[in-house]
Amino acid sequence: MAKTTTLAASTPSGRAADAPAEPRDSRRRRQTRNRLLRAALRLMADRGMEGVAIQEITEAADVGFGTFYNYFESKEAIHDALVSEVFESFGAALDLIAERVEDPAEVFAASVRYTLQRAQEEPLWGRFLVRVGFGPRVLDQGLAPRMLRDLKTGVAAGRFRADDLPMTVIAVRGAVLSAVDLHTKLANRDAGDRGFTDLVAGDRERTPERCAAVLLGLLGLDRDEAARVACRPLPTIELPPSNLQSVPVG
Amino acid sequence: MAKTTTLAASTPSGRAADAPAEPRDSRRRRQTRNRLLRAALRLMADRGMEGVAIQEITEAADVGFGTFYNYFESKEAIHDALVSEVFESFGAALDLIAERVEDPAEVFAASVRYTLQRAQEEPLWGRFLVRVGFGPRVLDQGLAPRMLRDLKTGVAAGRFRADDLPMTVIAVRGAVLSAVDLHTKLANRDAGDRGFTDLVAGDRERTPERCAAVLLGLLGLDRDEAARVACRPLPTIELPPSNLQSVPVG
DNA sequence: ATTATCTATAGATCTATAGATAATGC
DNA sequence: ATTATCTATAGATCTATAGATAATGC
Repeated sequence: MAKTTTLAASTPSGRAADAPAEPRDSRRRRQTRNRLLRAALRLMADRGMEGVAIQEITEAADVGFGTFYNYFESKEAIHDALVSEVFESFGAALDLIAERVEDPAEVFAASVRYTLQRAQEEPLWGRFLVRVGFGPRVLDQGLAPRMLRDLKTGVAAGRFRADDLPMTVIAVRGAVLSAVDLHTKLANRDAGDRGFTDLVAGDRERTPERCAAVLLGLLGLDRDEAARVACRPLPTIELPPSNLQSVPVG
Repeated sequence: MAKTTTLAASTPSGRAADAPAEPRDSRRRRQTRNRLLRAALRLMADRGMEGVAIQEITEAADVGFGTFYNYFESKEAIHDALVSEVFESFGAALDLIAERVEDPAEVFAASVRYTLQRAQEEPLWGRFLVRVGFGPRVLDQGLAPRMLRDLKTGVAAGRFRADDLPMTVIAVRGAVLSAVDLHTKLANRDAGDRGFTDLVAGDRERTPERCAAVLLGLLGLDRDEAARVACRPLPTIELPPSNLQSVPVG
């Protein structure tokens, strides 16, 4: 009986016309999930997974406590989901850069600069990245393989000189994380860590380019060339909106 | 009245003869504190400060629960104490190296190699170092200022070429932490992170020297010179025994 | 006598679930 | 009718302390 009514009433008029016709209900569901993810990011970026209670997350998300378990099995589960979201959108961005730009050295520089700029625009993203950057599995699943690939391309093209490629990747990974750490601390005007940060803060605006230039030097470019490549205009890349950013109104 | 008795009874006979005359009681006290510190290091290196319960620490230290509060006010307090111990002994080691070695490039290489070797010998020390390496205050209080000083020396001596010294320090700090992370993962034959780690594991024994060589390249030494300096024999340094190592028997 | 240690426990916090309520789709 | 959400709560865990016991120094 129920089946026949469903059949008769399907495809109402005003729906297929314009929007992708996402059922109102599932959109709501997705939004609640994103609220939880964003709240978790905000809290865990500062205090780490262990330092945050599920209760805090639901309160920050302004959602009933039990609702949490409609979306995630545990604190580990939501943390894993965060890691996935962060790495996926990050990886997608770097892939876009690699597509758009010809010169391998410029691809590398743009990737570094993109990372640092984004860390400045979204400090929570940056803090979280630093926090999980040395966690388990990141070497295989994260950005290291991608970077290894990009560096190989550069070496093959005669653009980079690197005697020890794997170790170079390790070094670059750490250097970038270290710069992200510094950058987010500068952005926050963080308590402590004056003295030193003030040294770098000379032209804080330039830290992405400065970092890129230093690392291009590591890859064998000479000083002037490195400085030049690090300042080329960045390609504009269009990312699909992240689940982790505030929802645009409208 | 109390004062006079103290004066009369001081300096008993059998004590000043041989040993440093540490009262048996205070030695015991020191040992208990070290047991707690070592247990905390073991647990917190893996799971971080928040992920460990005081109860676990006292159980691992084989000490009554309440005893904890005779030594530390809170979990934060024992964590802070750990950070101090780690940084102090680390800093002392690097200072010794800087004293013993003439060539600034060699000082730098030896410091990097020492760090990685120690991380391999004491994986807990290494994991903990990685964990706090991007924490608050480390830039001012930690090793960054020392490294900045060493690099300046090298630049002044014409041994290093670095256009952007602060950013170079940031990069080197991250690269070393990244290598320590890799190194401890290799040592543990950690779950996950194969694939990539296997790449580096080619000659895992050499990671300290390989890391030093790559970073000497970053500092402007040419390839052959870097490889040569990174392999010079290390100075032998004698450290005061750490509170964090297992107590030698006898 | 003094001091460190242990055991026991009160109170707080946190997780996971069950059952009630509200919102949506048909 | 179905599904998401909320409130309430039981049980587990954890912290901090109080009071009892053991060990040391004089």
